[in-house]
Amino acid sequence: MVDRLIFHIDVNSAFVSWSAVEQLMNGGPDLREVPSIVGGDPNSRTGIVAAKSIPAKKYGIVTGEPVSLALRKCPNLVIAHSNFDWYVRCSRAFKSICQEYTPTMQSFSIDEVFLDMSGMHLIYPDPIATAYEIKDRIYNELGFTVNVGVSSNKLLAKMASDFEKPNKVHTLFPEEIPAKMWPLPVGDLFTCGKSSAVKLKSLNITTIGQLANTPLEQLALIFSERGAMHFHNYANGIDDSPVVDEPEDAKGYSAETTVEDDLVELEEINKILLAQADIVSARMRADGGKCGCVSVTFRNLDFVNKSHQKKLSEPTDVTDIIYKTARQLIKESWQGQPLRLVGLALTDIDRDGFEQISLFEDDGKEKRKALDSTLDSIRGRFGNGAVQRASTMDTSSRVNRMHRAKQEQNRNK
DNA sequence: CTCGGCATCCTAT
DNA sequence: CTAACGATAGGATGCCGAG
Repeated sequence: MVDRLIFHIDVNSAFVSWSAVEQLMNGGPDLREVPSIVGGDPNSRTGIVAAKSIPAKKYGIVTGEPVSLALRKCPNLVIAHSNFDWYVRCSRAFKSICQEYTPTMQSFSIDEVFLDMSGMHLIYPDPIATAYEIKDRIYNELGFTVNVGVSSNKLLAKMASDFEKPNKVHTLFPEEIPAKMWPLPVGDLFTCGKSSAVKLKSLNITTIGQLANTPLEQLALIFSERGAMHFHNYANGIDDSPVVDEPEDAKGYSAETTVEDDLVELEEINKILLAQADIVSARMRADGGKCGCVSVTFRNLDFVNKSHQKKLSEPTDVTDIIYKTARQLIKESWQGQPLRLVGLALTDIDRDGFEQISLFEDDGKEKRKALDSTLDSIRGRFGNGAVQRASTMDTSSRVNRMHRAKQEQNRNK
């Protein structure tokens, strides 16, 4: 196979950058120049850091930590209010510019895309110059910066875009791997999270280079055969996965809710399950799906999760069947321990043929899916209350009302 | 023994 | 003095029981 040319483009501190642009338009200060974050659910004091400015990073503030902890690290921290509609518009505008350069673009999240630039050399003879052009156009037209990673596969391009920030183009071609990637800590390797890093430590492997040069048989001592192969390939920059330009059908739909007041009554849990069944089944129906399996998840006060699932005799998209199944599942598995979280998931998704046909008839389908993944990625960072589709507005506000009622109870204690 | 079902774990944004 | 911790999705893994 001929060498590919892949770009990975990543908006620097996306939510902070986008809020900064918004505030600058209103004559405000530039959030990017001061220690700042965009943080969690504005209605809750217990939010988490969803994005941080580069100055905030210097205080040791990390994405995903509680806002209260970030404030302790930096008392001057500016906490920006989030504007999700604005973020979606920024994301669309960003992707629209990227899409001009190739038909093969994969939206990887709200602020990341992969571009397959293979075979475009007649149009763009100088890939690096093109990368700079995209980056600068985004800045000039939209007012925020991106990093561009350039390589011959998605993994290396993604690793490259994570190098020095902001507003940079980096290459990481295979011959550059020893110099640019191997000195990095293993935890910097995409898909090597905390747990894998700890395992690798037991073999005295702390850098990507050490991982790359460890024999497979040795990795198989701590990983499955598959896992050993995966990490061996990644550390050596091997990745054949294609840039997929069509959003894929969802493989599952889920909702989970963390409550302020511990759940101790089955009736309270069931109320939440009903709201979740409503929301999640509506989303599935909107995609023309039916689920063959329902599962409930719950988390106790020690953060220990349990789940219980059931296959249905036939796939369904009926809220009531899903809710009744969820009730049964929680009844079978919950033994009365106080809970801080309850969730509902629908899996084994069956698509009806209609949706497939409509691929050719309904021009709006892909657009709707693209919007869905954008909305989902916002939910991903901010949680359920962050965005609401019109179709789920009723049930969502019901949950919110319950939530507020509980907070009220707390205050009155 | 193999396969599918199930619960749990891990990783990412 | 200590504390704090969201939502969603996808995939991997290991166990167990049925055939």
